[in-house]
Amino acid sequence: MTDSESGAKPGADARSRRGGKRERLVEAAVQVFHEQGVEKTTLADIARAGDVPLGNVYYYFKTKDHLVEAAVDAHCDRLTTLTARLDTLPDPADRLKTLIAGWVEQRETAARFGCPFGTLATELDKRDDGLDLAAAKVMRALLDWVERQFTELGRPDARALAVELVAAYQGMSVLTNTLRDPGLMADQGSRLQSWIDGLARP
Amino acid sequence: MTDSESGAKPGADARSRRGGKRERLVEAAVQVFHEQGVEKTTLADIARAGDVPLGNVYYYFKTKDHLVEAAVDAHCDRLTTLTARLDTLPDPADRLKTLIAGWVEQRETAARFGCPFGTLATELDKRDDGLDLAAAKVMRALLDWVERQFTELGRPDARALAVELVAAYQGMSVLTNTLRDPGLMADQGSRLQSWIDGLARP
Amino acid sequence: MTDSESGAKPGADARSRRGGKRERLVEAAVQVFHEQGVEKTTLADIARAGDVPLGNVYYYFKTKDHLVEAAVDAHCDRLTTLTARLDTLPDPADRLKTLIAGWVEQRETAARFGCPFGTLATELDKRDDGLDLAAAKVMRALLDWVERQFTELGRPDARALAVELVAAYQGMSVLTNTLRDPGLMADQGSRLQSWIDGLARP
Amino acid sequence: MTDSESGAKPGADARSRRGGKRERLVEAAVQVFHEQGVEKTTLADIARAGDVPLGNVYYYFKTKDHLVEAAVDAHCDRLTTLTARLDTLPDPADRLKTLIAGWVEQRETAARFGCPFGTLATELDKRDDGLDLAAAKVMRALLDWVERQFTELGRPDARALAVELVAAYQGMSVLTNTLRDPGLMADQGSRLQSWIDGLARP
DNA sequence: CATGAATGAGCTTTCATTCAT
DNA sequence: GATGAATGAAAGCTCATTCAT
Repeated sequence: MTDSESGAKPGADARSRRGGKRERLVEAAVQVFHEQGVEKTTLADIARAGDVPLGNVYYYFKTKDHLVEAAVDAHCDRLTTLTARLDTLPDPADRLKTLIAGWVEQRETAARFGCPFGTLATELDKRDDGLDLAAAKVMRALLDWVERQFTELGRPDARALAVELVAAYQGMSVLTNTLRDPGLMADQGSRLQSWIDGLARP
Repeated sequence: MTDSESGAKPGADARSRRGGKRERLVEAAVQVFHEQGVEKTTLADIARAGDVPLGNVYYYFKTKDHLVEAAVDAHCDRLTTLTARLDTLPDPADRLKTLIAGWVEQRETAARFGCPFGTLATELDKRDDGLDLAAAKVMRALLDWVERQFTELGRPDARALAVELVAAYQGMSVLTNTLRDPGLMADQGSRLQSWIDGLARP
Repeated sequence: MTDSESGAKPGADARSRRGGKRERLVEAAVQVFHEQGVEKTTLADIARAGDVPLGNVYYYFKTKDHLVEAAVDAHCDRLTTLTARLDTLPDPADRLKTLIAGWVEQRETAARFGCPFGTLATELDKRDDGLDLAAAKVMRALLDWVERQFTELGRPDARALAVELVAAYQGMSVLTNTLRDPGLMADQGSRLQSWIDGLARP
Repeated sequence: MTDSESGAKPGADARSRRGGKRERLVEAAVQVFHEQGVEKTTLADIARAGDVPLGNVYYYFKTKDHLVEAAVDAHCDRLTTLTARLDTLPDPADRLKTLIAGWVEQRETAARFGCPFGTLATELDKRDDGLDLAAAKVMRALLDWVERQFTELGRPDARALAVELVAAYQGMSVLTNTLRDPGLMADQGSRLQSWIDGLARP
């Protein structure tokens, strides 16, 4: 749904060429990687989830790692789409609180599988082959955007606050996931929103 | 360092009976799992790291999962040892700050491989076979101990504070790891210690 | 010989598509299981006998047990083919005597490896996993067909006679095999044929 | 129970030296081989069943095959004991009918695991290493004894009748086992006893 | 472009057998 | 003699990747 808006824009046919198999594969990869982890996921799993014949996968992705890379890129795109939408809000504090609200909304999924991107990054960080850097890029993009909001709020310690917020989210995702308790994420989400309020109107 | 003290105590030979192969295997498993992740690690990797012939591993652990379980138990033991040592400090606030100091000390390792237990838990959480529950038990043990410290500090919201602290640690571990930046953990560690101070002497 | 007739019919290419590897594997499995027993037979043995790369076996059969099942099914098919051919004979007594003649013909093989199906069933019967039931199905199919012949001969005790005949065959197969004496099967075959004659024209 | 009588005889201590571990192992082997088959049975299985430490097995049996041989010998001893007891009966026909009665008595076991010796022989017959010959020896001993009874009954075709009887038993064991139907063995047992009667008093 | 089939390297696991004490 | 531990060869199975059509 998030990506369906692009249907109106020019260039969409380039993205959907070949029946959108590539897109289906990437979407499938993102989801299956989230649910099973990269290592436990076979290309056959992804092919099945994307309803693409196994042999055909290699037409779009030369290796499994290329699919992983594409999944990371997809997370990057999702983030870009999300922040673009948040940027339409006039108040930086509102943007941040809406960001948090989105996290809380997905607490059930987080309780079962963790943060879609955080767990992927954690898995890729064991590596040393460039895929870890790709993950870093996305994480930095998120930090940068959050930092910008704090800057707009007039905070000189914007970067530190950004780190604090994103770390809090990643951390509560880990706890929510490990304890299988979505309520934990709701509680911490509320706390973070109050914290934003406190920072915005001192 | 942690284990080397036992060399002076009697009873160490019980731990090292028959060359302590079991212990060596568990230690090796903990380390290699941390560095490579569970899925990417082969039993041959662990056997090599523990200097035990591959075929012999199965004398001690019937399956790979049993080794994973043993690794989780080892994390549990480490935690118990750590909190026992911290409990010798008179002031709960000092205990918590020393706990944080320990985390910060390991920031180089965290930058490269993440939190030894957090990344393991994150990987096991993709499962649904009991190993995820074992991880939860350890995480809860940490939360319980931290909660107790806040309770001793007279905080009625001790549980929420415990969750906040542990989540902050897990989150900053993820960021430190993904960004490969140990400084991040040092900064956040200082922040958390000040935060403890603020809570202890209001 | 049995299958070579299909060469003349259309539709044979469906059976032999892609070199008929699956068929070759099943045939190989039936034979090697007969000669070595299921447990002593490795998948590599079957792959070699069927001239199929070991790794490729798993494209056709997910586990060794699936191959065993396919072998049992093949025995079922063989039985169906055999009885269909016998059914073209007008006299039930002739059908039974021809059946027996077929057994006697294979006495050399029986002396070396026992009854191809009986020894398989005996091995599977140690199990409790459904493969034993598959064997029972085939045995019952044979009993049913024999019973039908006795019924056509007007015998009210057709089932008991069927059991007697099939048991006699299985038993003489065991003795022939254990004593490595094909003559034993020839003698008992003659006896059974006379016995049929005595039942048919009293 | 069958073997316990030997306790009164001299020479029993030779048999029970070393705490009877050897005997326990052989007994265990006979039973476990019967229930699981030779190939599926590990030495650890037998050691456990005989309550003997695994490492100790090799003091009594140099290889697994030696244990198999001992199991075959045990079957031979059982047969000798059994026929000796039957020989105390005055009438050869009674001896044979009592033999059959014994088979029928064990029909529940036969339904689950087949004839204890027949299934063992069938498995060993796939081999070509001397163990198959050992099995043949036992089978021949049974045939010889049965033949002697028919000879005593004045039958000139005693050998053929012996083969017929033993084959009938082996065959009905296979069917009883495969169909998991003990009733089948009871029925066929009755038939054989009537058959004996018919042969004895013509 | 598409795809079922093929391939081989590598992994987990089992087990008969041996060894040190 | 007795025994827990050790060992290595081999088995079953998985899967990323390639190929022929």
